[in-house]
Amino acid sequence: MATRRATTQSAYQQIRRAIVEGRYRPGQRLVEQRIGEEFDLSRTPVREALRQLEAEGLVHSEPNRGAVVREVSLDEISDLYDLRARLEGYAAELAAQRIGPAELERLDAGIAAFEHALGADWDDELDQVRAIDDANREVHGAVLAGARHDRLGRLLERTVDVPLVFQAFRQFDRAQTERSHLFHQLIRDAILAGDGQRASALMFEHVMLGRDVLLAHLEASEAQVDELFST
Amino acid sequence: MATRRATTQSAYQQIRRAIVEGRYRPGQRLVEQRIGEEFDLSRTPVREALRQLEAEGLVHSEPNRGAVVREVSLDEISDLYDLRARLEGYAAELAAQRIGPAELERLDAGIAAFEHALGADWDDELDQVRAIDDANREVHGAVLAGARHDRLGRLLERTVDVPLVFQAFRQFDRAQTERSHLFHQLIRDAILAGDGQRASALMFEHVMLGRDVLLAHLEASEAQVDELFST
DNA sequence: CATGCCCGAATTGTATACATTTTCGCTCGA
DNA sequence: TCGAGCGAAAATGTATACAATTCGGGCATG
Repeated sequence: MATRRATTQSAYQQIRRAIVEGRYRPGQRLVEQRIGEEFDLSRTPVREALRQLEAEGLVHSEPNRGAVVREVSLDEISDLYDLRARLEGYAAELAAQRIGPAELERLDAGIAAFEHALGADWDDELDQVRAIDDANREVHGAVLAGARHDRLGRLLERTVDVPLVFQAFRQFDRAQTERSHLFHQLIRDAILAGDGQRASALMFEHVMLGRDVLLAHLEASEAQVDELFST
Repeated sequence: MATRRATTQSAYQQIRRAIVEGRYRPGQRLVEQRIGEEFDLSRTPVREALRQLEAEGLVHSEPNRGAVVREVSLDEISDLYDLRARLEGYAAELAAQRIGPAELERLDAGIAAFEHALGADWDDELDQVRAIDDANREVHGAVLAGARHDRLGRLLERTVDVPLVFQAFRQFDRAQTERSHLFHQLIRDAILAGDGQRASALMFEHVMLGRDVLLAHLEASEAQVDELFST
């Protein structure tokens, strides 16, 4: 990732994390000046970071009225996961044909990290969720890299990758997380075997299972979306 | 589309058009100051426009080294069309289930405009290409709107929609353009009939046919990509 | 003559000042 | 009491000034 000069990049990462982890809630206004003071920056880099986040769809902004954290409805979540399932399925299919040793190694490392995060004894549960989320990102990132399709990779990393994944892991119980781990391994094996069909189908299913869990939680609690963030 | 205040938006549109139509060639540096003078703006809106274009993938930029028009290899073009075919196929599938009367009307209007652009007698061939490109955009945009999937729409409109489509129409002969027109109508009928399967397959094929024509031209002339732009 | 270093011009990154627009409370009048 | 209109405060949009970085050319040196 093109690390711009430190300030813009730091603004970007901090704002992003705050949104993804739910500290900035959906609908909340993001005032440039205020955020700048919070991170001790001028408005310029904050502004640029907000524009980046807008391009990624995490933030919505209107002409002279500034940026707000984007709100997502249940239907949109459902649609979004459908889309992710297709795109990542396609990525897995390509990876089965194109992956190289470096990306395979990264994939295995991600899987190992996931297992480690799952097993270790954590003081702070939020830290565990972060570790699992990071490892998960690494696994999916490795598949994307293996697909060797620049544009697809950027779409998935920077546009479809919403806060939802992180929030989803909060909702996952242990069994569900272990099931994710299993799917990661199956996907790895299919890719290693060069079987694009199976890799694609497994990835599709893997994402859709995540969708089901998340939606079930949301519907069961009759929650508005931002209910998710109130934990 | 969120029209920001005039200057940024105008910088964005002018730079974009210059890239899409090939006046700014792949690999060319885009110096903020110079462009600002060209359009009589300060660097600020130019800078913002460039960042937007970077997010869309039309421009590539590195940390302290500025922006250049992105270069695209033959393989990437092929991959890109594959991706577009899948995404637009999916959009057509959704549209068959979700489209409403307003979008259908827009679709028909786009098809009519395409036919008109194809038939009229043009002084300037470039104007005809522009008219055809606009009508084509309208048709595909209507399908996207009918899919009622915000994120998908934005991906296709703002991220995968590269200069290639415009360049492709330059390469099309009359028969190929008429074939596109035919497919537009078939897709419309399938959507109207609510047949997602067929709509999806037709759209997939439609995009892939465009890919084939473009790639055939490129390979036949043993061209580098920017050969396209030298006309 | 080749090579490496240093300096300066060009360009990007960041901060700040100014202009324009929006927001929101308040007064005034029906 | 309620609503329209006004105006000040706040926030965004744009311009400009300043800092840091990159890149290339010239000069010294081996």
